[in-house]
Amino acid sequence: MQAREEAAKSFDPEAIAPLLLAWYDTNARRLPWRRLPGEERQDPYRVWLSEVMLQQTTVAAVGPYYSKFTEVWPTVGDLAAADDADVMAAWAGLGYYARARNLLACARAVAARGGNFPDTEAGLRELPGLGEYTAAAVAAIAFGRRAVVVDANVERVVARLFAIDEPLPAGKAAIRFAAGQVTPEERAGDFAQGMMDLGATICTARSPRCMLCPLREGCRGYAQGSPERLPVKAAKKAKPVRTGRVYWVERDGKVLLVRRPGRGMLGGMRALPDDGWSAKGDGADALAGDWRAGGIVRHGFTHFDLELQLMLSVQPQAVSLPQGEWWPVETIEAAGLPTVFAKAARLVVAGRTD
DNA sequence: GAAACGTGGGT
DNA sequence: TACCCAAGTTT
Repeated sequence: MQAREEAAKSFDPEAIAPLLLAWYDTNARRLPWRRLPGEERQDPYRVWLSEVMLQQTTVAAVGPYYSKFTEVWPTVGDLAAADDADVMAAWAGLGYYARARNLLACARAVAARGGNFPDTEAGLRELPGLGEYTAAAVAAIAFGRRAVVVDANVERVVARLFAIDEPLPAGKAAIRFAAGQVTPEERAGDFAQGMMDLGATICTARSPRCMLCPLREGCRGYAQGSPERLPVKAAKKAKPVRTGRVYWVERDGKVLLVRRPGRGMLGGMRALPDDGWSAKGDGADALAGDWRAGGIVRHGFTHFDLELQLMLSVQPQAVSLPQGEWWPVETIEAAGLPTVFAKAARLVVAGRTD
């Protein structure tokens, strides 16, 4: 496009990688899943695990989950042999639960081929849960392959560097092309991680710290002024508010938990029984029985906000109940409930001690 | 291409 | 408070 051609004239794309790598060598964040200085290469299992956890998720949120997973399942074979329920429970709270389902499917696929991950981008791309980004990232970081790694950080840095102002997501093609022009043949993994660190610490979304940026001199967005306006994004739709009921049925110190269907919202997770609320509509399938109100649980999902009426059983023996498991209330925090249900459980428990 | 799919933190 | 955002993938 026009902007790209103009940008190409303003500086040599091949000059970017050396500057970025030199910056990375002294400014890299120390993260648990990164190889330490001096180490040859990181374990592909750990690179893959961290990359899946980091999809749409902050570094701070991933930390404790990464520690737990690597402690309990040190190898991909260990993870492949785990019970589904244990893995889903360990993922609870991290969100986007399809990632956990795909994580297990991927671990088992890798175990079935001898425990070794494919060492090419194309081979990795075939595995469950590895899309364009993750396949490129693992190929580059774990196997030293030259791959064009484009995440939201790289998109932002490159959009500014080349002053690409075509709104996302349509503008992704131009950004990817430009990213390919600045990606080096050697050290593509370090380059990718350096670009992500730059995006996370210097070239941030709101208030970029351009005075600290190693790429400032060649940055067309900086030269134009207002680099923070890039990348341009399409307007977002308003979120609807949905309502429903969530049920707390307790007998002898144990509460009834169900297992949600394998696909869709919170798929495969333990949960409290509910009345069938979804992104599409309010709950309509009320559980028969005598109930009393236990308060309101509010929770925001990506594409809708939810208001749940907490229903407490008055005569639990008389309620017609769905199939499930009776879980000790004392250890409810260890059940691996998604946050919306964990909130409901905390509301019940807090109501007793206050 | 658009929609579905979680959550916690920053401003 | 309300909105934006984060190492995206799947359908």
